[in-house]
Amino acid sequence: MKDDESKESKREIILHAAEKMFAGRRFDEVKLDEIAAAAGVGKGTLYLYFKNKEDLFAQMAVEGLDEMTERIRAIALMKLPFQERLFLFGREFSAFLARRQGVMRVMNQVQPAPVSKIFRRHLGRTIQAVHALLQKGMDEGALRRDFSVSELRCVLVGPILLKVRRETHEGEVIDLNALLNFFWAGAAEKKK
Amino acid sequence: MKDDESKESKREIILHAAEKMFAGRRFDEVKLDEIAAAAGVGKGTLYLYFKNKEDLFAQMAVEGLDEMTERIRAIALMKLPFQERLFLFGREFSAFLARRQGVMRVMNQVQPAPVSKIFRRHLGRTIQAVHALLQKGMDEGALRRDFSVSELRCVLVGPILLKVRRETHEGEVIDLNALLNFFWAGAAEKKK
Amino acid sequence: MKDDESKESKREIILHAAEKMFAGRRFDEVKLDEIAAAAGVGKGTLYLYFKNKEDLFAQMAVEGLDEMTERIRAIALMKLPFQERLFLFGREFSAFLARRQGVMRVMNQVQPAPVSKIFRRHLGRTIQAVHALLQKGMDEGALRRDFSVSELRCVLVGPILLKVRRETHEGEVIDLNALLNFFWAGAAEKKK
Amino acid sequence: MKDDESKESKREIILHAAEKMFAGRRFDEVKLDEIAAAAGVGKGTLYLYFKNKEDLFAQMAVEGLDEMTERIRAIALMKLPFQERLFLFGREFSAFLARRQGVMRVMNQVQPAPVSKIFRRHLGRTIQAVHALLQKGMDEGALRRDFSVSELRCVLVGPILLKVRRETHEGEVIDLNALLNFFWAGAAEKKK
DNA sequence: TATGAATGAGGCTTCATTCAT
DNA sequence: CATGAATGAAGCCTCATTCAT
Repeated sequence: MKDDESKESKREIILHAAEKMFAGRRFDEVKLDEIAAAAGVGKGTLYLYFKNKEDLFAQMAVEGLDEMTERIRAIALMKLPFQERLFLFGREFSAFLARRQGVMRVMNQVQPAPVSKIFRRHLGRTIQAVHALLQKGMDEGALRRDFSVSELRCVLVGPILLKVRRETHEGEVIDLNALLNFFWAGAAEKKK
Repeated sequence: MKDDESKESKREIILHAAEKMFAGRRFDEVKLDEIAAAAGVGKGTLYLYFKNKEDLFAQMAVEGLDEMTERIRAIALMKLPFQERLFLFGREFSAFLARRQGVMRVMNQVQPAPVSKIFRRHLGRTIQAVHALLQKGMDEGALRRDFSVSELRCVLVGPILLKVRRETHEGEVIDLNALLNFFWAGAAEKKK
Repeated sequence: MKDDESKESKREIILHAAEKMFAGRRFDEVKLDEIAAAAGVGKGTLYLYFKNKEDLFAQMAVEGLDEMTERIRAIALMKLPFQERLFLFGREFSAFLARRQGVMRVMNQVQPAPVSKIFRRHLGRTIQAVHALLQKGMDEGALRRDFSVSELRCVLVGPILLKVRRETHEGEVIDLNALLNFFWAGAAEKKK
Repeated sequence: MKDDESKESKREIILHAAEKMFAGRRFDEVKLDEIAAAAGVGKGTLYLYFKNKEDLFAQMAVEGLDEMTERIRAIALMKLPFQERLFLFGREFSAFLARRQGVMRVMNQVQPAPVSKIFRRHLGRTIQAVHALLQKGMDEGALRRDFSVSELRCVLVGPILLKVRRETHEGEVIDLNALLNFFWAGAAEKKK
């Protein structure tokens, strides 16, 4: 806690500044000058922490994604009824996306080759974690087995992604619980 | 019908070439040289039909969207049981997105200000058409009234978008009918 | 007199249109599109009458210059007192420059190599004609011999050029007769 | 004083390089590449000092003009007989024009709108200074009052401009003193 | 470690010129 | 003769990247 930057490392300061700049704008629209200015550092400093613009973009995108992945895995292992774990996931995932628009951005932008390599691997892990969560629900007898896990994942995550996008871009507010309830009503194994 | 381009206007040839080039790559990764070459025209010719690169991008994005909007409206008015209209919409919408990756691209990429103006208006109309379709289903007593139309739209369209993206980018195949059935099971008004 | 263009050949129509466009603007600021439009002909037509833009520019510049040269020569040979011939020259030269701004333009602009070849030769002839006029005045005993003809030419033509430029660009009006009287007072051989 | 550029700022180095390149050639004939090469800097560096090509052109034109204006004003105030001040002005003005061909260039070329704004204002000041000099001569009783100051200015400056142009473009040498003597003989107030 | 002045590769864009009609 | 759609060479300008300090 040497200066006013509290605990945040310079690397993270830059990433957060970049995330703000990239939100709502294309890769080519954001200049490194802007990012440096927003982060309050010199332009050259960016190159002390990142190989180049693509790398900065990729790391920003990945930033937090791993954290989310861990969180999903933790939720899956919790000692709670499956429905509660599912709703917890829904709330945290939605909040994560809303908070980290930069990640959304990259999820939505097409990945250029080199960025893609890094980002896809990390995103793949996140998807895998969701997959595992749903698989667990199935194994526990909480979810219907006549849908594939991929289908359930699609039906669960798709609406959440769309909701966040609508809220971010258009300001339309959509009730998360309604979406989760809809999913649960259709996906839960009927108790006999 | 001089050559193999049959009836297609030069403008459309360019747009289709552009769509192919923009698929899977960022705006700044695609060079006008490539587009011109792909369309089989000179670089300068692009400027006879489009103001600049942004404009070409925007028009490509809008291209076909209006057509889809009209199609949705037509489907809504068909003399078919609502479920059939719904499934027809699902199939056509999914096919449309898969076919016109360029539009998907722009739906996903963040729109720079000037492009956005144009694109949002057109996209808004498409969304409105889906909205109207669902509203009609509700009015006809085919859809449950305890979800808002916005929520239903989210739950219907979200999974389709995700499915197409997964298939396009990752090659994962997801069964469209499963998604539609899931939606219908949860959204259909229960006959007493 | 076939149509409404009276007698003027298409070539002259183009040259006059070009002169209007080049007045007050740099060579690179004037587009052939504009000239064609102003002349009411197609762009391709320009190339039926001129080799290229430089050539059109050069011919426009020369246009009328030869005519002026002939006029000066004629004035020199007139059976009038020298002073009257001198003042006549002054009035016609001034009027010519004011009327044909395009020529002024090129007189003032730096001549690019190929244009220069043509233009300098013609301008040289005009200057030569003025030179001959003054030489004649000297030979006739009307002009002082203690100034060189080049000096007298400078003192006569310089003020006229400046006058026209000021009037064209700044709207300042300067009395031509004052300039001519000044010259005559200083250059006329004193009668003993 | 690291290298041979002594004290000259990079901005001035560029302006002087530009002046050499623009001398005798049209605006569109000079490429920024050349100017950069001539100045010994990278192409991009030009844009650190000038907004664009037009701006560089304009600043080059104005460069030195202000200095000349100040010099004229200083000459006007000198404690010398008016004739000496006048001849001093003539010599310095002539030398200035010969030295700074770039300025001549722009004085002669027609100014495109944005350049013109800047240049005309500065040129106007120079003209005003000459005007003031002559006005002073009149007030001091050194110059005849039966010519307007504008007329005298025309008769004094016109020949100098033409002389410099002839010398620069055609290599014809004209005696400055002859021109100044001619002016003085015609413009000086006769002592009774 | 931090900077930002300098760079130059490369893209978008313009526009003189051509040529099929 | 006349046209104007098509072209592509070429230039201005941007901006990611470097490096001397």
